[in-house]
Amino acid sequence: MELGKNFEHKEADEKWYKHWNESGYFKSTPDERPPYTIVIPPPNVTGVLHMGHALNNTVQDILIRRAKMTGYNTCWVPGTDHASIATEAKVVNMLKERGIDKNKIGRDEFMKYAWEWKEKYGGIILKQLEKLGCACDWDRTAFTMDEGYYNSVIRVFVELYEKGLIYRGVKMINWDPKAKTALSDEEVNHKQTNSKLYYVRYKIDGDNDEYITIATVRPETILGDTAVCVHPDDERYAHLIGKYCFIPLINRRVPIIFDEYIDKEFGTGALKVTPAHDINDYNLGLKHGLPVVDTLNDDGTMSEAAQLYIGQDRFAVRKKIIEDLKAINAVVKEEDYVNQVGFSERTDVVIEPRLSMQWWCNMQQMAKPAIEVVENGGVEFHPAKFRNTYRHWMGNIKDWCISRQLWWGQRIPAWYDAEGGLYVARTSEEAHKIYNEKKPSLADKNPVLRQDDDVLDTWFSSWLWPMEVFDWNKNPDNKDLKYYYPTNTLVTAPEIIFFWVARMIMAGYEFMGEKPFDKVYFTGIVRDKQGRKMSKSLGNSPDLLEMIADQGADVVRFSVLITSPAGNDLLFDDAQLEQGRFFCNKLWNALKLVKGWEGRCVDGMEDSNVKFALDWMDARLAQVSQEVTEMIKEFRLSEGLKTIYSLIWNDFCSWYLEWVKPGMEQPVSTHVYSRTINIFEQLLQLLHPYLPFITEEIYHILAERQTGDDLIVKQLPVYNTPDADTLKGGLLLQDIITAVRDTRNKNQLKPKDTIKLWIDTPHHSFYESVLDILRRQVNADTIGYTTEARQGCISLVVHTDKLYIEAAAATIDPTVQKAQMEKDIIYLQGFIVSVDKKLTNEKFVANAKPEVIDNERKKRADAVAKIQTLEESMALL
RNA sequence: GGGAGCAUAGCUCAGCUGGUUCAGAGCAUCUGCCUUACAAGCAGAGGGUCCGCGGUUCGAACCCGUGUGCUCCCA
Repeated sequence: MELGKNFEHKEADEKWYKHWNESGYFKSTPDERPPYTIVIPPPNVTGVLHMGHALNNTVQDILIRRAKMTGYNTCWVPGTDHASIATEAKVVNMLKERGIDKNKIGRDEFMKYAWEWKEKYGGIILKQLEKLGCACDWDRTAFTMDEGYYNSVIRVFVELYEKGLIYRGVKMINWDPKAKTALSDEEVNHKQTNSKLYYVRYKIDGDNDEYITIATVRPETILGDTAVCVHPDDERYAHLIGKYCFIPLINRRVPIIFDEYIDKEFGTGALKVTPAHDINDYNLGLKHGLPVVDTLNDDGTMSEAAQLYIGQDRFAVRKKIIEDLKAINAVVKEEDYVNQVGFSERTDVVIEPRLSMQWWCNMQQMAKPAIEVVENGGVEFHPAKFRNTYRHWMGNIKDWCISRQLWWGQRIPAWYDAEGGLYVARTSEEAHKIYNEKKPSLADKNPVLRQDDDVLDTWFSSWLWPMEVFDWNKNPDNKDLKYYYPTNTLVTAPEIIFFWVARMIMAGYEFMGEKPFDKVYFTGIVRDKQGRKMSKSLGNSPDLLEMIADQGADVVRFSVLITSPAGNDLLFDDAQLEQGRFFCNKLWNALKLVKGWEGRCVDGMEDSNVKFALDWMDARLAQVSQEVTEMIKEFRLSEGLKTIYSLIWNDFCSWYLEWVKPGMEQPVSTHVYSRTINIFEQLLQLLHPYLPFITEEIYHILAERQTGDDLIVKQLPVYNTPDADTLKGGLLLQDIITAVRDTRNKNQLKPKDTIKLWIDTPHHSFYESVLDILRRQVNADTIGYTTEARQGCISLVVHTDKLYIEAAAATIDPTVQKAQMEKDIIYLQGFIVSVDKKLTNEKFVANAKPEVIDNERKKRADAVAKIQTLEESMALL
């Protein structure tokens, strides 16, 4: 077969993905093997694949493929999330472009458009995961708004309501005036913002012209003030007990109240109290029985209750009211002020704290087993540092605001009668039934029950993901759920530890009585090379699909992983693509070399001259394979890749292949050839989870394969403990080769100049086994042994063996050699001093472990021997 | 304000239970090579106050304290 100059990723990517998929390798059904299960963190239906997904899904794919090759029945469940608020915003926009107003078409019509939108765009991101090579079981693709899933969410709501954990109530919530919905605390981002602090004076109700001055960054809320509060110990205001003051512009008469909550040092020590628009003010209001004046409409404009600026936006009013206050001389001063302002996670508008009737979920009970299981390691967090974050949040968990004033999502299963009665049930019929039982006298009158207009927070559905993708609600005893749940590993971003991870654990215990997964691996955040988080708004994220099309999925996977130490952020730079591309090229060239031997094989050919190379490579494979197993177990995937990379590039290509390589046009023994193919296959197996496409391609080029003999399902061999002497011999051989080459370089010997090499050593049998390899590697025409110094040669010492290079072309400079040897001796003498310090120290000998002491003695003996050898060589110069 | 983390080669980072796998990798740099699969390569080399200070220890990049600088999370 004629091999191309390069690996052609375009054809290979497509060919192998199709082959794996059609061969059913991605599918999973319960069997006698142990399961290895991952549920995908469902991407948003509005989403496009970005670098974060590339990292996250590559990690999952590596874990799945590795498990596939080590005896597990692997199941990776893909799917998408309906993303209530984000999707609704997209659909509203789409309608707006078509000139359609959401509120005019009504709920049912809107939902039709939303589903249409979801059908059109919802699958795109999953298709993109295929491009990356993800080995997902596509038959199990789930969606959080599917009928069955919808029902499970409704059931969970009703059950929690019946348990008293869900309730309806008026509280201060985070209001997003753009999306016109409440948000949970987790959906609010606090950002440092440059604001102005305005000092405004309120006239005291009394005969004289006295004022009290407050400080505020939100002067528009003055219209909602219902008190001014000062500290009871504040002497400046002590005389105001029992007095009232007037809110400027509207002249509302409000009391001056006293409370220890006030910080005397802040501003003027006098606080305006706006119970409708600040959580602390609200609590103060409750305590002191203050009225609540809600001055905002749901779109962020001023309401009727504000009396002024009605219908104008809060930020426009902030400017205007200051002008108007200045006009009446009520503004004392203004200063620059840096404060934290809440922004909506989704729409990025400034959040308004607002009193609102919402549905709440009490989390405290549910948190208990979830805290416990992470504490005792029943659910492992990797990296473990996230346990602290988790513990802290869970320990202070607040009630969760679960209702959203949106249409796209699971509609809250609560119905109201004309009298304001509330009925929570799975269906309208059931709600009517409850009504009839409660109000039998009214049952005959065909009462109209109106369903709650709001939907549930998206996370109120996705917290059921690990169980509901296996059809928990409808069929709780099904064999899939029993087999795959709890799942093995969740791979996700640290930023959703509260949104999702914590809540999944709680839901798992609440509804299944069992944790949802054994391990959580938090990946890092993908940043650009300046360290900025990659985001759409910054425009610093490369186009991933274009990159895959351009470079191939393997190269992209390589580059996001190679730079991604376990759980740390990674700085992504296009330049890293090069390393991956070069590596694929290296693999391809190794393939070309080995395949080139196929036609030159000779049976029964003498090959004892390279036996050492074969044994050594086997030992290295066994050694590195065990290292990689440990690394993957500990989620050190990046290190695993580096280790395999180095095994292939250095050990296999740079050493092994050079050691067994036949001369030009020379034959190769069939045995060496087949062992080499076998070694190559094992390397491909190790690498496959990282670079699935090129490895599968090369595996099939290396040899004819029967149907079903594919790398993706080929089980990794179990390795014996590698032979320590062989490994040590390999290192010695490499050191000798490197030392000779270095000496050649330093003596201006050209690569083509041949040498004669003389070795003074007691280790003849080792040298015999590597003689031919050594000869070719240092371009020696002969190698001989000697027991004395060779005159006119360049001498060098490797470990404790003396080597002499005889070269016609060399310009030998004994002083250079002597200087080098002297340097080595001085270093070694210093080394011995440091070792002696330890060995003559009684406390060291008494306290250190015996193997440490033995090791020190050995270090010393080696150094002494080496000095002796060096001195002998030097004496002869 | 509360919490977590980071600081090691020019750059990005490994370094696990304190002790030759302890000062490492990749990239970058320098030298020599169009050598038979690979110049997208090969063969070599140089490069470090392990952030500062103090402590524990026979022994510290590693443990403790402290200072400085940076990052993130929560309120």
